[in-house]
Amino acid sequence: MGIAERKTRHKEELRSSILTAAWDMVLSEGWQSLSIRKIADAIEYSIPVIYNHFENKEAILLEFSKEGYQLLACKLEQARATVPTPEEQLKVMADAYWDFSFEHKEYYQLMFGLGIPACEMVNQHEEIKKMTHIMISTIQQALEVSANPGADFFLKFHTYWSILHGLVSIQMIDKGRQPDHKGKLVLQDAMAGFCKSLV
Amino acid sequence: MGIAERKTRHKEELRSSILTAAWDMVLSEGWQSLSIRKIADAIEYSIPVIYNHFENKEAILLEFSKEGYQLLACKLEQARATVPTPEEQLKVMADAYWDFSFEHKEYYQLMFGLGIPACEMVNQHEEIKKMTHIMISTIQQALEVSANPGADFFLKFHTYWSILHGLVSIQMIDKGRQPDHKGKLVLQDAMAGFCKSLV
DNA sequence: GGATTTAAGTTAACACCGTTAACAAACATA
DNA sequence: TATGTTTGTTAACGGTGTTAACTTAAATCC
Repeated sequence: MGIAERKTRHKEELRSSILTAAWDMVLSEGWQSLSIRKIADAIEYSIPVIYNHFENKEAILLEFSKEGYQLLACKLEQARATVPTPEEQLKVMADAYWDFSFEHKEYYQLMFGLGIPACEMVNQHEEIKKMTHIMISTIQQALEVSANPGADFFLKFHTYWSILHGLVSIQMIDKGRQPDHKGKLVLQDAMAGFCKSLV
Repeated sequence: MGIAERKTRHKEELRSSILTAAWDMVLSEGWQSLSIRKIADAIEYSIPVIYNHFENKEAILLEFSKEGYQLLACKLEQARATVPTPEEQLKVMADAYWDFSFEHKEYYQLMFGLGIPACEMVNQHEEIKKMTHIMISTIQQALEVSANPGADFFLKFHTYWSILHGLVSIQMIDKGRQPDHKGKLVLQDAMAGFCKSLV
């Protein structure tokens, strides 16, 4: 009785073909021009089929948003694993955050672009909690090995993330698409300053 | 011969009524639901009239974006005028930036929301240059009175703005609409750290 | 194996959207 | 008063997200 299996497999294939078709369109034409109709056209099915897999267009965006947070969390963890001390980890994670933003600009826009619906429900993501947890725990470790075990590490995390996000965003707004070669130096400088303020 | 005057006056009234109608809609329903048709309905004219005053919808958004930068520049200058030293000025300007962002969230979303067309042409704005000039000149003065006259003040400005923008954005993404009461403390803490790094 | 129920997929429509060409009416000028 | 210009309208084009109603295909049951 492999019938049910075949059906669910087909359904999953259809779902993922929707996502890959949508992602291709985003990469080639940006978020603005992503449309249900074009997706339906690309996967060679009629429009309402898409609504069997996603409640609405926003749900598709939300799916990509989750993917983005997952990928970012992955990159951060990979970076952290390359160096032993929390302070060094904060630095390489900052580099990884920067690289992610410009290598996956489309994800970044969706995840952090104000006004795009996906950021409204960011607090319900499990994915974003996983990502922030990586930052938070590293900060916590950094504070524990320093002389400040009682410091509010959540506030420190907030600052850490904010500096990162601010540098990346302003770079994107200011310089457009291409990251300035000085940008990463500024980032590393700012990170060094932050780490100094931790101890 | 006040005929021409009456005409241009009427035209300006129409233009500003378009903008105020649009702004009312943005305040009550957000950027997403702003539409040319609703504006036309609100000002009780037919749709094409709007295209006599603005080339397209994007031009209207750009207009608001300019307004936003002008208002922000104004707030920054007002704040700067309240204290004498550049270091103090950087602090009160940071507070003003924070306050502006949450008091005029709609402006902020339009000005700095990634993916919204207005941020694409941000470099052509005269208004944004005026705003950044206020920050840059204050940083420059701060560096001149310190022992670092040769430091690259443009990079320092970049860091200053980035920290500000990052703290505000993460606050908006993280906490949603209402600014956390701890947020401003984090901001002031980060600003203190930045100022320390200047000297 | 044939009838019946269930799932999958399609057509066609609704209600919007930005934009523009073609036209009508009001008006200032000659 | 006739002419030309400005001002505003109607109506359409092509696009969007979404959904109700229908058809067709498949799986189950007797």
